[in-house]
Amino acid sequence: MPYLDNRLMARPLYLQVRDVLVQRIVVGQWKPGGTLPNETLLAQQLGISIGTVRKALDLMESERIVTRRQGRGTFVNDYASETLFPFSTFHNFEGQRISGTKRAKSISRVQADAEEASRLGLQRGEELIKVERLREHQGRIFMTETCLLPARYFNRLPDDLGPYRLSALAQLNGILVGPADERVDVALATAEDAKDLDVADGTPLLRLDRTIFSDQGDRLEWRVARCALRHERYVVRFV
Amino acid sequence: MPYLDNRLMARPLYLQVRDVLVQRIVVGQWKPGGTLPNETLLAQQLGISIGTVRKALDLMESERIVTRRQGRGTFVNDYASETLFPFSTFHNFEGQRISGTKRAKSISRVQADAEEASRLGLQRGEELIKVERLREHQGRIFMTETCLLPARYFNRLPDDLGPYRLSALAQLNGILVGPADERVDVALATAEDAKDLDVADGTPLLRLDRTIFSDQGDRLEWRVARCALRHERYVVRFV
DNA sequence: AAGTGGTCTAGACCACAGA
DNA sequence: CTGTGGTCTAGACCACTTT
Repeated sequence: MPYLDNRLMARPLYLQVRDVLVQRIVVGQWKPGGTLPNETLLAQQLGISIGTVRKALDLMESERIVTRRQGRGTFVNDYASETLFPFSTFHNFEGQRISGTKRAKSISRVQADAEEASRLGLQRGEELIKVERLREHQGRIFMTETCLLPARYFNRLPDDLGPYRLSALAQLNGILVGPADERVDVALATAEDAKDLDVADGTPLLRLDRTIFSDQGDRLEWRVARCALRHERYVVRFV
Repeated sequence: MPYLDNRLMARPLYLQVRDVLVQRIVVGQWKPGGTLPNETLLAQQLGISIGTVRKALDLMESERIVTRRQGRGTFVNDYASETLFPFSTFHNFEGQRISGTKRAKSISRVQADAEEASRLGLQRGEELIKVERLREHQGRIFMTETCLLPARYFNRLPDDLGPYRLSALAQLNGILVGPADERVDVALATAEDAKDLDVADGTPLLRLDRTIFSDQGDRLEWRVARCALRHERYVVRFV
């Protein structure tokens, strides 16, 4: 039995099963958008009960790794497609979530300074990918953002990094995106912000300072965004 | 069988069980902080399998209605105690959630104007309880808030409404708090804000415009807060 | 009709907490 | 030692989707 440890005191079986299945997705055995084998087959292959497989799959669905549909099957979520909005908080006035279209202003590689290293949990001087970009909605730019990603995690890059989504980029590199936290406060527009966002210099903007973690707890991205909300709303939903 | 409908095509049994158990909590058969009967007993009393009871209780735990502890029992969450922070987004710089201490500035009863009625889904002129209060942390006031509650839902009021928490107030009135949403943007300090928060007139503040719903979808509270963050951070956590 | 995930059952055994 | 929730099993049957 190469995978599972059924001894007493071991980590619960369904968690081990979850890890095995996630690993198979990460290495590409089951691809984004594709289907997993059905529950009965998985249970037979793993030599365990179907109820335990279900518990692992339920967990994976709650982690937004797969989607299960009665009568159809269990599908690997595809974060490159536009249907999933993992960390989007922007809504239009009708209450629908929006992502906006992203456009790169600059893409470069830099060495982490003290603050950047600290925020990303790296050594000073480590290589970072720096993406500055603008986000627009209904034809107007409402947000500027500066994204920093540790280069070590992202060896495979898409042709155009500008509009890319972190969750898709992670999926491309066999990384599972975990939680994120975002600090929200007010900042005054710099001259550059003012130009990009078409507001007066010194206008108070909503500043979003976000860190995204992997499922292992590694910090994958530090992003600072500044927003001049026009047709958009920043909405937090508590459940 | 007064409670459960076991026919084909019926609503799933575990959801019916959830509703029955929630109802018993709401009417006070099991009180906040108290324990529910154990799983085996519940299953016997309801004439169903223990697995179905577990599924209902798992759901209720994810809804933050009960807390389950291995070896001890299943407990009704007590929202009047200070251990639960249902909708708190404020953190100190060490990353711990804080609630701050609340102090009432004024408590009154008003008739809903057009906007208030619209935001709370009521008829214009309906009676509202209006609470204006201040929140402080580390000895400094960092937030002013104006809360509006439809009087119809809150017949029972505690002695001192000022520092009360909505979730506790709802529990007192047999209402189950559901989701909430909060719009975040920037507003400039009015003269009154400036005085309360000890900032200059016109200082840009973080404005939090929150609506809290019941589990039935009724709107229980509309609150608008203005924050001058000093030792506090507004943090949104995505999971 | 065949195949999928969803519900429900009945029971065994384990880990944890408290008397 | 007893009682609690947590895990795991084996199987039946249901509802939904596609062939």
